[in-house]
Amino acid sequence: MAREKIEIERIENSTNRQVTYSKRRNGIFKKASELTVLCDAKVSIIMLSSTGKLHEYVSPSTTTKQIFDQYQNTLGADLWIYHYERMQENLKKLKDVNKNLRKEIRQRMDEHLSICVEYITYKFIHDNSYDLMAKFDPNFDPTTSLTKKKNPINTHNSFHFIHKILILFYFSKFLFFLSLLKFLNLENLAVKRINSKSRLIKACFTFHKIYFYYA
Amino acid sequence: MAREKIEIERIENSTNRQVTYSKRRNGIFKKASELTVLCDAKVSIIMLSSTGKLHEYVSPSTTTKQIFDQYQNTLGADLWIYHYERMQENLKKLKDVNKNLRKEIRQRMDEHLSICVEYITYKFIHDNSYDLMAKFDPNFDPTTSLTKKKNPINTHNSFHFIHKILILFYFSKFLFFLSLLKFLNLENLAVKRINSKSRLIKACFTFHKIYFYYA
DNA sequence: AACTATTTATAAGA
DNA sequence: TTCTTATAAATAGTT
Repeated sequence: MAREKIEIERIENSTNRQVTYSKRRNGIFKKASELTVLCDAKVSIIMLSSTGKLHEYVSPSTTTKQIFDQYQNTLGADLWIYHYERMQENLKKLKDVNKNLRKEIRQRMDEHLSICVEYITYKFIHDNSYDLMAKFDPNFDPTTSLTKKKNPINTHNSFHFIHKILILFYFSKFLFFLSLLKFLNLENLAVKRINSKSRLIKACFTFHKIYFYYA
Repeated sequence: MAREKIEIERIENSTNRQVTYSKRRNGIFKKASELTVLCDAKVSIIMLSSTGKLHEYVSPSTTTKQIFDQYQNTLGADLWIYHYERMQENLKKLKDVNKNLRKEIRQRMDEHLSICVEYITYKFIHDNSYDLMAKFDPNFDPTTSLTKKKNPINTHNSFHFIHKILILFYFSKFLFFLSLLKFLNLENLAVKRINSKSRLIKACFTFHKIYFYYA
Protein backbone atom coordinates (compact mmCIF):
# COMPACT_ATOMS: atom_id res chain seq x y z
CA MET A 1 0.00 0.00 0.00
CA ALA A 2 2.58 2.38 -0.90
CA ARG A 3 5.19 3.37 -3.40
CA GLU A 4 5.92 -0.28 -3.91
CA LYS A 5 4.20 -3.47 -3.13
CA ILE A 6 6.13 -5.55 -0.59
CA GLU A 7 6.06 -9.25 0.00
CA ILE A 8 4.73 -10.35 3.36
CA GLU A 9 7.93 -11.82 4.70
CA ARG A 10 10.37 -10.90 7.43
CA ILE A 11 12.06 -7.56 6.78
CA GLU A 12 15.75 -8.28 7.13
CA ASN A 13 16.89 -4.68 7.44
CA SER A 14 16.63 -3.99 11.15
CA THR A 15 15.99 -0.28 10.91
CA ASN A 16 13.45 -0.77 8.20
CA ARG A 17 11.76 -3.48 10.26
CA GLN A 18 11.48 -1.22 13.28
CA VAL A 19 10.08 1.62 11.21
CA THR A 20 7.52 -0.63 9.61
CA TYR A 21 6.67 -2.08 13.03
CA SER A 22 6.07 1.39 14.40
CA LYS A 23 3.97 2.54 11.45
CA ARG A 24 1.87 -0.57 11.13
CA ARG A 25 1.44 -0.83 14.89
CA ASN A 26 -0.07 2.64 14.94
CA GLY A 27 -2.21 1.67 11.98
CA ILE A 28 -3.58 -1.36 13.77
CA PHE A 29 -4.19 0.58 16.97
CA LYS A 30 -6.00 3.24 14.98
CA LYS A 31 -8.14 0.60 13.29
CA ALA A 32 -8.87 -0.99 16.65
CA SER A 33 -9.87 2.37 18.02
CA GLU A 34 -12.19 2.95 15.10
CA LEU A 35 -13.69 -0.51 15.50
CA THR A 36 -14.34 0.20 19.15
CA VAL A 37 -16.30 3.32 18.31
CA LEU A 38 -18.02 2.20 15.12
CA CYS A 39 -19.12 -1.20 16.32
CA ASP A 40 -19.42 -0.70 20.06
CA ALA A 41 -16.84 -3.46 20.60
CA LYS A 42 -14.12 -4.04 23.13
CA VAL A 43 -10.62 -4.75 21.91
CA SER A 44 -7.41 -5.70 23.63
CA ILE A 45 -4.18 -5.82 21.67
CA ILE A 46 -0.81 -6.77 23.09
CA MET A 47 2.24 -6.53 20.86
CA LEU A 48 5.75 -7.75 21.59
CA SER A 49 8.31 -6.42 19.14
CA SER A 50 11.34 -8.41 18.04
CA THR A 51 13.40 -6.15 20.32
CA GLY A 52 11.28 -7.20 23.29
CA LYS A 53 9.35 -3.97 23.64
CA LEU A 54 5.73 -4.20 24.63
CA HIS A 55 2.85 -2.10 23.37
CA GLU A 56 -0.81 -2.45 24.11
CA TYR A 57 -4.09 -1.08 23.00
CA VAL A 58 -7.24 -1.50 24.97
CA SER A 59 -10.62 0.03 24.33
CA PRO A 60 -11.53 2.89 26.65
CA SER A 61 -13.62 2.07 29.71
CA THR A 62 -12.01 -1.33 30.18
CA THR A 63 -8.67 -2.96 30.95
CA THR A 64 -6.51 -5.59 29.33
CA LYS A 65 -6.99 -7.85 32.36
CA GLN A 66 -10.77 -7.52 32.23
CA ILE A 67 -10.80 -8.50 28.61
CA PHE A 68 -8.40 -11.34 29.23
CA ASP A 69 -10.56 -12.56 32.11
CA GLN A 70 -13.63 -12.51 29.92
CA TYR A 71 -11.66 -14.26 27.21
CA GLN A 72 -10.76 -17.04 29.63
CA ASN A 73 -14.24 -17.32 31.05
CA THR A 74 -15.77 -17.44 27.61
CA LEU A 75 -13.36 -20.13 26.55
CA GLY A 76 -14.14 -22.03 29.74
CA ALA A 77 -10.51 -23.02 29.82
CA ASP A 78 -9.34 -20.99 32.73
CA LEU A 79 -7.01 -23.49 34.27
CA TRP A 80 -5.40 -20.78 36.29
CA ILE A 81 -8.57 -19.72 37.97
CA TYR A 82 -9.49 -23.36 38.37
CA HIS A 83 -6.28 -24.13 40.19
CA TYR A 84 -6.45 -20.94 42.16
CA GLU A 85 -9.92 -21.71 43.43
CA ARG A 86 -9.10 -25.34 44.11
CA MET A 87 -6.17 -24.15 46.13
CA GLN A 88 -8.34 -21.70 48.03
CA GLU A 89 -10.69 -24.55 48.90
CA ASN A 90 -7.81 -26.77 49.99
CA LEU A 91 -6.41 -23.95 52.06
CA LYS A 92 -9.70 -23.40 53.81
CA LYS A 93 -10.17 -27.10 54.46
CA LEU A 94 -6.65 -27.44 55.81
CA LYS A 95 -7.14 -24.45 58.08
CA ASP A 96 -10.31 -26.00 59.47
CA VAL A 97 -8.68 -29.39 59.92
CA ASN A 98 -5.77 -27.70 61.62
CA LYS A 99 -8.02 -25.78 63.95
CA ASN A 100 -9.97 -28.87 64.83
CA LEU A 101 -6.79 -30.82 65.43
CA ARG A 102 -5.53 -28.26 67.89
CA LYS A 103 -8.91 -28.09 69.51
CA GLU A 104 -9.19 -31.83 69.83
CA ILE A 105 -5.77 -32.61 71.22
CA ARG A 106 -6.95 -32.09 74.77
CA GLN A 107 -10.14 -34.00 74.09
CA ARG A 108 -8.34 -36.97 72.55
CA MET A 109 -5.87 -37.01 75.40
CA ASP A 110 -8.76 -37.18 77.83
CA GLU A 111 -10.43 -39.94 75.88
CA HIS A 112 -7.23 -41.91 75.70
CA LEU A 113 -6.57 -41.34 79.37
CA SER A 114 -10.03 -42.41 80.39
CA ILE A 115 -9.71 -45.63 78.45
CA CYS A 116 -6.25 -46.32 79.84
CA VAL A 117 -7.26 -45.59 83.38
CA GLU A 118 -10.44 -47.59 83.07
CA TYR A 119 -8.71 -50.59 81.56
CA ILE A 120 -5.69 -50.71 83.84
CA THR A 121 -7.84 -50.06 86.88
CA TYR A 122 -10.23 -52.82 86.02
CA LYS A 123 -7.42 -55.20 85.21
CA PHE A 124 -5.46 -54.41 88.34
CA ILE A 125 -8.45 -54.74 90.60
CA HIS A 126 -9.69 -57.82 88.83
CA ASP A 127 -6.27 -59.44 89.07
CA ASN A 128 -5.52 -58.54 92.64
CA SER A 129 -8.46 -57.46 94.77
CA TYR A 130 -10.28 -60.62 95.57
CA ASP A 131 -7.12 -62.67 95.70
CA LEU A 132 -5.82 -60.35 98.35
CA MET A 133 -9.09 -60.38 100.21
CA ALA A 134 -9.25 -64.14 100.08
CA LYS A 135 -5.62 -64.46 101.01
CA PHE A 136 -6.02 -62.63 104.26
CA ASP A 137 -9.52 -63.84 105.08
CA PRO A 138 -10.94 -66.82 103.18
CA ASN A 139 -14.16 -66.46 105.21
CA PHE A 140 -14.33 -62.75 104.60
CA ASP A 141 -17.81 -61.48 105.40
CA PRO A 142 -18.59 -57.87 104.50
CA THR A 143 -21.62 -57.87 106.83
CA THR A 144 -19.35 -58.02 109.85
CA SER A 145 -18.86 -54.58 111.32
CA LEU A 146 -15.40 -53.50 112.33
CA THR A 147 -16.67 -50.81 114.62
CA LYS A 148 -17.71 -53.35 117.23
CA LYS A 149 -14.07 -54.19 118.03
CA LYS A 150 -11.75 -51.21 118.40
CA ASN A 151 -8.05 -50.54 118.92
CA PRO A 152 -6.47 -53.96 118.55
CA ILE A 153 -3.49 -52.07 117.25
CA ASN A 154 -1.35 -52.19 120.38
CA THR A 155 -1.22 -55.95 120.79
CA HIS A 156 2.17 -57.43 120.13
CA ASN A 157 0.81 -59.91 117.59
CA SER A 158 -0.76 -57.18 115.58
CA PHE A 159 2.33 -55.06 115.16
CA HIS A 160 4.22 -56.96 112.56
CA PHE A 161 1.04 -57.85 110.82
CA ILE A 162 0.23 -54.18 110.50
CA HIS A 163 3.63 -53.64 108.99
CA LYS A 164 3.11 -56.45 106.53
CA ILE A 165 -0.27 -55.10 105.47
CA LEU A 166 1.10 -51.61 105.12
CA ILE A 167 3.90 -52.91 102.97
CA LEU A 168 1.41 -54.75 100.77
CA PHE A 169 -0.64 -51.58 100.73
CA TYR A 170 2.24 -49.49 99.44
CA PHE A 171 3.67 -52.18 97.24
CA SER A 172 0.33 -52.76 95.55
CA LYS A 173 0.21 -49.06 94.77
CA PHE A 174 3.75 -49.26 93.44
CA LEU A 175 2.76 -52.21 91.27
CA PHE A 176 -0.24 -50.27 90.13
CA PHE A 177 1.99 -47.41 89.04
CA LEU A 178 4.33 -49.76 87.27
CA SER A 179 1.36 -51.32 85.51
CA LEU A 180 0.04 -47.94 84.56
CA LEU A 181 3.41 -46.82 83.28
CA LYS A 182 3.82 -50.05 81.35
CA PHE A 183 0.36 -49.78 79.89
CA LEU A 184 1.03 -46.25 78.77
CA ASN A 185 4.37 -47.29 77.28
CA LEU A 186 6.11 -45.07 79.79
CA GLU A 187 8.40 -47.78 81.10
CA ASN A 188 11.43 -46.21 79.55
CA LEU A 189 10.42 -42.93 81.06
CA ALA A 190 10.20 -44.62 84.43
CA VAL A 191 13.66 -46.08 84.03
CA LYS A 192 14.98 -42.74 82.96
CA ARG A 193 13.35 -41.03 85.86
CA ILE A 194 14.72 -43.60 88.25
CA ASN A 195 18.16 -42.75 87.01
CA SER A 196 17.53 -39.07 87.31
CA LYS A 197 15.96 -39.58 90.75
CA SER A 198 12.90 -37.47 90.03
CA ARG A 199 10.09 -37.16 92.49
CA LEU A 200 7.97 -39.89 90.96
CA ILE A 201 10.62 -42.54 91.10
CA LYS A 202 11.99 -41.35 94.39
CA ALA A 203 8.53 -42.17 95.66
CA CYS A 204 8.62 -45.50 93.88
CA PHE A 205 12.03 -46.14 95.35
CA THR A 206 10.65 -45.48 98.76
CA PHE A 207 8.09 -48.20 98.22
CA HIS A 208 10.67 -50.38 96.67
CA LYS A 209 13.01 -50.00 99.60
CA ILE A 210 10.30 -50.75 102.12
CA TYR A 211 9.16 -53.73 100.17
CA PHE A 212 12.54 -55.36 99.78
CA TYR A 213 13.48 -54.42 103.29
CA TYR A 214 10.64 -56.50 104.64
CA ALA A 215 10.24 -59.10 101.97
CA MET B 1 -12.10 4.14 2.63
CA ALA B 2 -14.75 3.31 0.30
CA ARG B 3 -17.62 4.62 -1.72
CA GLU B 4 -18.21 7.20 0.96
CA LYS B 5 -16.29 8.52 3.84
CA ILE B 6 -17.91 7.67 7.20
CA GLU B 7 -17.63 9.43 10.49
CA ILE B 8 -15.99 7.46 13.28
CA GLU B 9 -19.01 7.12 15.50
CA ARG B 10 -21.26 4.32 16.61
CA ILE B 11 -23.13 2.76 13.69
CA GLU B 12 -26.74 2.81 14.77
CA ASN B 13 -28.00 0.32 12.17
CA SER B 14 -27.48 -3.02 13.82
CA THR B 15 -27.01 -5.07 10.67
CA ASN B 16 -24.69 -2.49 9.23
CA ARG B 17 -22.74 -2.44 12.47
CA GLN B 18 -22.29 -6.18 12.49
CA VAL B 19 -21.16 -6.22 8.87
CA THR B 20 -18.67 -3.47 9.49
CA TYR B 21 -17.47 -5.26 12.60
CA SER B 22 -16.87 -8.42 10.62
CA LYS B 23 -15.07 -6.70 7.77
CA ARG B 24 -12.87 -4.51 9.89
CA ARG B 25 -12.15 -7.32 12.32
CA ASN B 26 -10.78 -9.39 9.48
CA GLY B 27 -8.86 -6.38 8.27
CA ILE B 28 -7.22 -5.93 11.66
CA PHE B 29 -6.43 -9.62 12.01
CA LYS B 30 -4.87 -9.58 8.55
CA LYS B 31 -2.79 -6.55 9.46
CA ALA B 32 -1.72 -8.24 12.68
CA SER B 33 -0.76 -11.33 10.76
CA GLU B 34 1.29 -9.23 8.34
CA LEU B 35 2.96 -7.42 11.22
CA THR B 36 3.87 -10.73 12.82
CA VAL B 37 5.64 -11.85 9.66
CA LEU B 38 7.12 -8.56 8.51
CA CYS B 39 8.46 -7.43 11.84
CA ASP B 40 9.03 -10.71 13.70
CA ALA B 41 6.64 -9.57 16.41
CA LYS B 42 4.14 -11.34 18.59
CA VAL B 43 0.60 -10.08 18.69
CA SER B 44 -2.43 -11.02 20.72
CA ILE B 45 -5.79 -9.51 19.89
CA ILE B 46 -9.01 -10.19 21.76
CA MET B 47 -12.24 -8.68 20.49
CA LEU B 48 -15.60 -8.67 22.17
CA SER B 49 -18.42 -7.61 19.86
CA SER B 50 -21.45 -5.66 21.03
CA THR B 51 -23.41 -8.91 20.74
CA GLY B 52 -21.04 -10.59 23.19
CA LYS B 53 -19.21 -12.73 20.69
CA LEU B 54 -15.49 -13.22 21.17
CA HIS B 55 -12.82 -13.36 18.51
CA GLU B 56 -9.11 -13.60 18.93
CA TYR B 57 -5.98 -13.40 16.92
CA VAL B 58 -2.67 -14.62 18.19
CA SER B 59 0.61 -14.88 16.35
CA PRO B 60 1.57 -18.40 15.35
CA SER B 61 3.92 -20.31 17.66
CA THR B 62 2.50 -18.66 20.79
CA THR B 63 -0.70 -18.43 22.81
CA THR B 64 -2.86 -15.65 24.12
CA LYS B 65 -2.07 -16.73 27.66
CA GLN B 66 1.67 -16.67 27.04
CA ILE B 67 1.47 -13.16 25.67
CA PHE B 68 -0.76 -12.07 28.52
CA ASP B 69 1.68 -13.59 31.02
CA GLN B 70 4.53 -11.72 29.45
CA TYR B 71 2.42 -8.59 29.43
CA GLN B 72 1.84 -8.94 33.16
CA ASN B 73 5.44 -9.80 33.93
CA THR B 74 6.63 -6.87 31.91
CA LEU B 75 4.26 -4.59 33.74
CA GLY B 76 5.50 -6.02 37.02
CA ALA B 77 1.99 -5.81 38.34
CA ASP B 78 1.09 -9.44 38.46
CA LEU B 79 -0.90 -9.48 41.64
CA TRP B 80 -2.46 -12.70 40.60
CA ILE B 81 0.78 -14.58 40.43
CA TYR B 82 1.82 -12.93 43.65
CA HIS B 83 -1.23 -14.17 45.48
CA TYR B 84 -1.02 -17.56 43.83
CA GLU B 85 2.54 -18.09 44.97
CA ARG B 86 1.87 -16.74 48.44
CA MET B 87 -0.97 -19.21 48.69
CA GLN B 88 1.24 -22.05 47.53
CA GLU B 89 3.70 -21.19 50.28
CA ASN B 90 0.97 -21.02 52.88
CA LEU B 91 -0.42 -24.32 51.67
CA LYS B 92 2.95 -26.00 52.03
CA LYS B 93 3.52 -24.56 55.48
CA LEU B 94 0.07 -25.61 56.64
CA LYS B 95 0.59 -29.12 55.32
CA ASP B 96 3.83 -29.38 57.27
CA VAL B 97 2.26 -28.00 60.43
CA ASN B 98 -0.61 -30.41 60.00
CA LYS B 99 1.70 -33.36 59.56
CA ASN B 100 3.71 -32.41 62.61
CA LEU B 101 0.57 -31.93 64.65
CA ARG B 102 -0.68 -35.41 63.81
CA LYS B 103 2.76 -36.82 64.50
CA GLU B 104 3.04 -35.10 67.85
CA ILE B 105 -0.35 -35.92 69.29
CA ARG B 106 0.88 -39.20 70.72
CA GLN B 107 4.06 -37.58 71.98
CA ARG B 108 2.26 -34.73 73.67
CA MET B 109 -0.19 -37.14 75.25
CA ASP B 110 2.71 -39.09 76.68
CA GLU B 111 4.38 -35.94 77.99
CA HIS B 112 1.18 -34.74 79.56
CA LEU B 113 0.53 -38.16 81.05
CA SER B 114 3.97 -38.44 82.53
CA ILE B 115 3.63 -35.06 84.19
CA CYS B 116 0.15 -35.84 85.51
CA VAL B 117 1.15 -39.22 86.83
CA GLU B 118 4.29 -37.88 88.40
CA TYR B 119 2.56 -34.98 90.06
CA ILE B 120 -0.48 -36.80 91.36
CA THR B 121 1.61 -39.69 92.52
CA TYR B 122 3.98 -37.45 94.42
CA LYS B 123 1.14 -35.46 95.88
CA PHE B 124 -0.89 -38.47 96.93
CA ILE B 125 2.06 -40.16 98.52
CA HIS B 126 3.24 -36.99 100.17
CA ASP B 127 -0.22 -36.24 101.56
CA ASN B 128 -1.10 -39.72 102.77
CA SER B 129 1.78 -42.10 103.19
CA TYR B 130 3.43 -41.01 106.39
CA ASP B 131 0.20 -39.97 107.98
CA LEU B 132 -1.13 -43.46 107.45
CA MET B 133 2.09 -45.00 108.69
CA ALA B 134 2.09 -42.81 111.75
CA LYS B 135 -1.59 -43.37 112.38
CA PHE B 136 -1.21 -47.10 112.67
CA ASP B 137 2.19 -47.16 114.33
CA PRO B 138 3.59 -43.94 115.80
CA ASN B 139 6.76 -45.84 116.73
CA PHE B 140 7.02 -47.39 113.28
CA ASP B 141 10.52 -48.75 112.76
CA PRO B 142 11.40 -49.93 109.26
CA THR B 143 14.37 -51.90 110.61
CA THR B 144 12.02 -54.38 112.30
CA SER B 145 11.66 -57.48 110.17
CA LEU B 146 8.20 -58.94 109.66
CA THR B 147 9.52 -62.28 108.62
CA LYS B 148 10.37 -63.20 112.21
CA LYS B 149 6.68 -63.42 113.14
CA LYS B 150 4.46 -65.29 110.70
CA ASN B 151 0.77 -66.07 110.24
CA PRO B 152 -0.90 -63.94 112.94
CA ILE B 153 -3.88 -63.95 110.58
CA ASN B 154 -6.00 -66.53 112.36
CA THR B 155 -6.20 -64.84 115.74
CA HIS B 156 -9.61 -63.47 116.62
CA ASN B 157 -8.25 -60.00 117.42
CA SER B 158 -6.55 -59.81 114.08
CA PHE B 159 -9.60 -60.54 112.00
CA HIS B 160 -11.48 -57.28 112.16
CA PHE B 161 -8.26 -55.37 112.12
CA ILE B 162 -7.34 -57.09 108.87
CA HIS B 163 -10.68 -56.04 107.48
CA LYS B 164 -10.12 -52.48 108.52
CA ILE B 165 -6.66 -52.38 106.97
CA LEU B 166 -7.93 -53.96 103.81
CA ILE B 167 -10.70 -51.42 103.62
CA LEU B 168 -8.21 -48.63 104.05
CA PHE B 169 -6.04 -50.34 101.51
CA TYR B 170 -8.82 -50.37 98.90
CA PHE B 171 -10.26 -47.05 99.90
CA SER B 172 -6.93 -45.34 99.58
CA LYS B 173 -6.69 -46.73 96.08
CA PHE B 174 -10.19 -45.50 95.42
CA LEU B 175 -9.23 -42.07 96.69
CA PHE B 176 -6.17 -42.21 94.55
CA PHE B 177 -8.31 -42.86 91.48
CA LEU B 178 -10.63 -40.06 92.39
CA SER B 179 -7.65 -37.75 92.79
CA LEU B 180 -6.27 -38.84 89.47
CA LEU B 181 -9.61 -38.38 87.75
CA LYS B 182 -10.03 -34.99 89.38
CA PHE B 183 -6.56 -33.93 88.45
CA LEU B 184 -7.17 -34.94 84.84
CA ASN B 185 -10.51 -33.13 84.84
CA LEU B 186 -12.27 -36.45 84.36
CA GLU B 187 -14.61 -36.05 87.30
CA ASN B 188 -17.62 -35.64 85.09
CA LEU B 189 -16.54 -38.69 83.18
CA ALA B 190 -16.41 -40.61 86.43
CA VAL B 191 -19.90 -39.48 87.36
CA LYS B 192 -21.14 -40.42 83.92
CA ARG B 193 -19.50 -43.78 84.08
CA ILE B 194 -20.98 -44.39 87.50
CA ASN B 195 -24.39 -43.83 86.03
CA SER B 196 -23.67 -46.08 83.10
CA LYS B 197 -22.21 -48.71 85.42
CA SER B 198 -19.08 -49.21 83.41
CA ARG B 199 -16.31 -51.48 84.59
CA LEU B 200 -14.24 -48.69 86.06
CA ILE B 201 -16.90 -47.31 88.29
CA LYS B 202 -18.30 -50.68 89.11
CA ALA B 203 -14.91 -51.27 90.59
CA CYS B 204 -15.01 -47.92 92.35
CA PHE B 205 -18.47 -48.72 93.62
CA THR B 206 -17.14 -51.92 95.04
CA PHE B 207 -14.62 -49.93 97.06
CA HIS B 208 -17.24 -47.39 97.93
CA LYS B 209 -19.65 -49.99 99.17
CA ILE B 210 -17.02 -51.72 101.25
CA TYR B 211 -15.88 -48.44 102.72
CA PHE B 212 -19.27 -47.18 103.73
CA TYR B 213 -20.33 -50.56 104.87
CA TYR B 214 -17.58 -50.64 107.45
CA ALA B 215 -17.11 -46.96 108.15
C1' DA C 1 -20.44 -13.10 -0.42
C1' DA C 2 -18.82 -10.32 -4.47
C1' DC C 3 -18.04 -5.88 -6.63
C1' DT C 4 -16.00 -1.38 -6.97
C1' DA C 5 -15.52 3.48 -6.14
C1' DT C 6 -13.32 5.64 -2.88
C1' DT C 7 -10.89 6.24 1.33
C1' DT C 8 -7.13 4.95 4.02
C1' DA C 9 -2.69 2.99 5.05
C1' DT C 10 1.85 2.91 4.22
C1' DA C 11 6.75 2.19 1.69
C1' DA C 12 10.21 4.77 0.20
C1' DG C 13 12.40 8.95 0.18
C1' DA C 14 13.49 13.41 2.21
C1' DT D 1 10.86 10.60 14.27
C1' DT D 2 8.03 13.12 11.01
C1' DC D 3 6.48 14.62 6.50
C1' DT D 4 5.50 13.71 1.72
C1' DT D 5 3.48 11.22 -1.80
C1' DA D 6 2.80 7.53 -5.01
C1' DT D 7 0.68 3.52 -4.65
C1' DA D 8 -1.20 -0.65 -2.40
C1' DA D 9 -4.78 -2.13 0.53
C1' DA D 10 -9.05 -1.74 2.96
C1' DT D 11 -13.64 -1.09 2.94
C1' DA D 12 -18.73 1.35 2.57
C1' DG D 13 -22.28 0.92 -0.05
C1' DT D 14 -24.29 -1.70 -3.55
C1' DT D 15 -25.64 -5.91 -5.94
